[in-house]
Amino acid sequence: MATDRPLTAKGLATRARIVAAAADLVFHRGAAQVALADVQAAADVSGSQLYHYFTDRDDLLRAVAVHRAAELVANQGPVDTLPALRAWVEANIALIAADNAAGGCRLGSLVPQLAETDPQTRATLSTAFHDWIAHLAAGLTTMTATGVLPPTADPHRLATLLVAALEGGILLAQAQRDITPMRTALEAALDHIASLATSP
Amino acid sequence: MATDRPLTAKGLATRARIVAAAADLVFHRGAAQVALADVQAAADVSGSQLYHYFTDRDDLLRAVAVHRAAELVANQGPVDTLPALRAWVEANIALIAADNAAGGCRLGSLVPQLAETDPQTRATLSTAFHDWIAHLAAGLTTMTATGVLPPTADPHRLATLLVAALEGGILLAQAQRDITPMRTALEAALDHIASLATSP
DNA sequence: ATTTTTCTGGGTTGCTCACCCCAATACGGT
DNA sequence: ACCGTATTGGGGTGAGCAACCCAGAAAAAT
Repeated sequence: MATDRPLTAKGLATRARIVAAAADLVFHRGAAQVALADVQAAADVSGSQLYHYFTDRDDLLRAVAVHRAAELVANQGPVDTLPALRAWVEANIALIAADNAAGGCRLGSLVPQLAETDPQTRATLSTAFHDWIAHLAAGLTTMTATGVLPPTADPHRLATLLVAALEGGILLAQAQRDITPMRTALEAALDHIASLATSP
Repeated sequence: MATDRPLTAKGLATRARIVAAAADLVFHRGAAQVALADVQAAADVSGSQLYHYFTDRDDLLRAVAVHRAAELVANQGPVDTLPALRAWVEANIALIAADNAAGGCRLGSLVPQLAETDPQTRATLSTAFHDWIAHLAAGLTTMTATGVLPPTADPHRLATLLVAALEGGILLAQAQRDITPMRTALEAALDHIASLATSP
């Protein structure tokens, strides 16, 4: 019976260790290839501990999605100038290139793997993407206010293009084990935004 | 022992029925949730028949990837004018919208599910995407030749943007069960291409 | 210091699954 | 019609897995 009470600091640390271990395994192998015994070994916990903190396998995978969404939020910086936007692109490319796109996107690759199985996980992912697009749109809105982009530019439209190009680019890179399609797609998206920019 | 000899027409039909059934189940449930017994039931074959045609589970999933890639090729029409490109976008949106994005992209969603498990399946998917981008790039190249797009336009860059926006858009739509992000991403990509067009 | 609560340890269970065996039937070629 | 090959049928096996049990140790509360 998974615990519903507030956890002590120690319990929180153990739980977090389990989620981090699971997230790492899911990233490297794909969710279907990760047995709970693998997570136990990686986190150095017993089966009882695992079930102390999580109701079942799906509960753990939900926690992985939450973990990845929280990671994304933690790594968000302001993206309210074109140089900041380019830096955002480069940081994402560098992150994926470090593994030669193996494992794909830590957040995005969870969608095809878990969305059809667990509505709660899908909801978590849905919210994460919604918020991510909103965050980028806020930055682009700032750029319309500062005159970098014209008032006719649609920040939400552009932010959606950026996130879609990013996720689609990562998926192509994962298939091809080559960062180039990700870079190409994002550069083309930046081309579009730059073409709308009002100052050189 | 799966058969390596040429199959009779009847054998080919049975094998195709199995692959189609598997592809359908993988699309609706995700690969990890599809047991071989499910495929057997859906294709109305026994376990022996399944192993007569396929070495093992991975062999069958490879065949699913090949099937999906072939489907994509069969559905390709020329995309060498802006109206044809818009029609391509609308057809893809309609296809995904028909299921409210459940199951995601029939081809693209296989990448996060299978690419880390089976190098052969990943190679199949890699080739499929490479060829798809090449096909779109060929159409865009025609547009530079006909003067629709300027000679400075890079067809491969634009084609990569289109496929990435499509796949990323579908992934967002799958998470959110809403076709809007897919449409938004693709429309923004079309905006960019239209902004390069030399004729009104 | 004692009691209560939380966390951890070390297994077991039985179900599901992928895979495989043996045999029968159907089909194609001569 | 007969023979060889291809296809199909009807199971069985055991490994791996998720889930769970019982009990003890550690930590927190009184």
